[in-house]
Amino acid sequence: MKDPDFFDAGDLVAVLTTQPLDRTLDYKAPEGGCWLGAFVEVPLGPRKVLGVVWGRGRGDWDIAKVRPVNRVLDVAPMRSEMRMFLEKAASYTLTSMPAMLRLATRAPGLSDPPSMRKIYRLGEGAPDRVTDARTRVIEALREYGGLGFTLKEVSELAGVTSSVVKGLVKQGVVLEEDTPRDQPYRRMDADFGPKELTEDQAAAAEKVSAGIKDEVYGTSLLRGVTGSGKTEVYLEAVAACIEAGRQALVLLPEIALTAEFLTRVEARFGAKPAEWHSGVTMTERRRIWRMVGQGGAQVVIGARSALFLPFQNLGLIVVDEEHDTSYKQDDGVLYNARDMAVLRASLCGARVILASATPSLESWANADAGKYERIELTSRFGPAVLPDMRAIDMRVEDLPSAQWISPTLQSAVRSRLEKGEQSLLFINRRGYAPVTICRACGHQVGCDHCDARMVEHRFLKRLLCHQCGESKPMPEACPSCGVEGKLAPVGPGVERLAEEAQAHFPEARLAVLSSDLFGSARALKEGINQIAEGGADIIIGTQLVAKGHNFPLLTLVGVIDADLGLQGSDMRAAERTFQLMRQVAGRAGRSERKGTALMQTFQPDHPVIRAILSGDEEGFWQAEADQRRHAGVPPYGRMAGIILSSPDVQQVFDIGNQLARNDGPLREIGAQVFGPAPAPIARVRGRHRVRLLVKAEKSAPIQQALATWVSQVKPKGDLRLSVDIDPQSFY
DNA sequence: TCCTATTTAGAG
DNA sequence: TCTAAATAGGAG
Repeated sequence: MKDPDFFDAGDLVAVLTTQPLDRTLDYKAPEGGCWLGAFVEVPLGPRKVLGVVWGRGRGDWDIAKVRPVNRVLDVAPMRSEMRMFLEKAASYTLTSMPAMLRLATRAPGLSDPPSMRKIYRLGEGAPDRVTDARTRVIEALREYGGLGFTLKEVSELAGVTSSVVKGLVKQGVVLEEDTPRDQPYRRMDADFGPKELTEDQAAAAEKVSAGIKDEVYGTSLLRGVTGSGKTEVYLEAVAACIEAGRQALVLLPEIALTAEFLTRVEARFGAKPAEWHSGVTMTERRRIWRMVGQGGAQVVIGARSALFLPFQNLGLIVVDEEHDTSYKQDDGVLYNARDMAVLRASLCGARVILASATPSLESWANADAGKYERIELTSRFGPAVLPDMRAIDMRVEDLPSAQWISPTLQSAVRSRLEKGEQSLLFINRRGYAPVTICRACGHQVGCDHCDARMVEHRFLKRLLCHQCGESKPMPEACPSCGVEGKLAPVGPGVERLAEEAQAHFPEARLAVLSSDLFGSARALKEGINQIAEGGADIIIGTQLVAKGHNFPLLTLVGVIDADLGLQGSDMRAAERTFQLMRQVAGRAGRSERKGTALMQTFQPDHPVIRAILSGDEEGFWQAEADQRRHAGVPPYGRMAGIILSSPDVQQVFDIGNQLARNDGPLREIGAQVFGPAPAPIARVRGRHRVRLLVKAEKSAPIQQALATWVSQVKPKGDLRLSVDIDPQSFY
């Protein structure tokens, strides 16, 4: 019987290309035929483009005009579950298929044949003349050369020039062989360096590993306070995956942290896993993509885009710090990696572990509803206990203006200094001061391309726009009124806080941890290690410190402004403050010494602050959930944001109003439209942005309605329209 | 009327 | 997305 997945030469096939068309195009299968899912190069107009054989040809095009597929590329075909994943993800996020395909093919050199290189190994026979150099080459190859070396490696090892090796090749003493440049990753051993687990951890590990062998989908929400050993637990699931011969993917929110994590994985499994994020080289990217597709990579550690790698037998996806907002962002496509992980796993019978000390309300609700299995890690690993948490009521503190470290916090820091322990002062604002104001005219210095304020960075002696990255030298005179010497900083940033701390404690060694102060991930890691080993007495840090570093000497955390983010109408503000404060507090006393966390707040009675201090997480989530259920917002209702952007203000508002008026398709499903309103930052990089919000019931078929609604307007000129399903923040 | 800049349609 | 063809605009 004929294989329905194979097309003979000349058969019509539908090809999905990476070009933004809304349909597949018909081509004739090439000489030798092709498979469903095959990666192909097809002619499109005057060009050659990348595509995937998506199915049988549609046959709706003049057969005489159908062109043949140029060639089938030498990479593993796309599996049907991957095609289904792309289709479902596309219809969920309202993204075009070509855009999804581009996400799935983001590796260089896919259309090139696998690149080869020459390797050298020992052959038969003896050289005609035996020289010293020749003997060294033969010895080197005999001793270490089992797998073969490159020319450079052999000659360096033997201490000879490459011509000596070439001479031996000519005589057949050394063999020259072609081998693919992209080599498989070193095998990982599930039993290499097992960790001693507590009873609690072992039980959790067993639960999260269930089903991996049997290819059964399931999602677990793994909750554990800082230091409870979440990582050890999910590495056991990775071990189970390796054992079962399946592939594992671990998603991390912060690229800067992967280096530390990689060493941990290597210690556990005896080999480094593949590493995928925007910082890896092109060569490495190509190797990972190909190896993941051929099963030559067992474990991948990566950023969200690793979800679109061509895994052949994916058994586990771990989403570490699943509440982290960086999982939802645009790679051009707006998707939430946490949700897409669940989708992908459900299609290929894999297990998902969502790990967090402070889960997102969405995940909490899913676990509450029984969709996710809930696993709690309560006991902390080792002798450390949760820090003692207290609020500092800023209404009664005596603090001069332009200072932010209260007397109470100062004396707490002083007592750590005396005992030789570390303190951390946390403030979630980069730079010196968030606002620069002119004392003569009141002008606030803003970015020329965005409606955001420029932030002074004193280390750099520049003003930076945190929105678009634009920077300019710190001006002498006010850009508005021209008066000199009247520009003044307003409000605190890490740099300014460091200045204040240094004034209070001139003898203390200070370290500032902010993402913009380290040139590279490596420099950052080095800096962190130094601090952890006692290289500083006081650490001043931004959000960066909340993410998983371990400072054994740290016993005091002072949160400068616990109110940041509590006010404002962003529905997730409370949730985010709660998560951030819990995580920062978790830094204190991770080893034997008991830690203290002090939070400066003007609202010590605010429910969120009280929930943090009392440690009543369950109570906090319940209250948050009730509030959102009542308001009909996610996760108990559905929302979508539409962002229109264009250099022309008038145009964005016109189209926005036009959409708001013609809301028929939305009303049909009982959805409401709000807006248009200027987006949170109304101008970015010279483009004006307006936003519409759509709110619907949980069960409403929102994607379909949105698609018909949005298709009523045709974006002309430079106007761009993007639909954001489940937006993270809205006003 | 011709040349160039800008918009728009089409790709198999 | 990229290209080529269509069209609008501007100068001579």
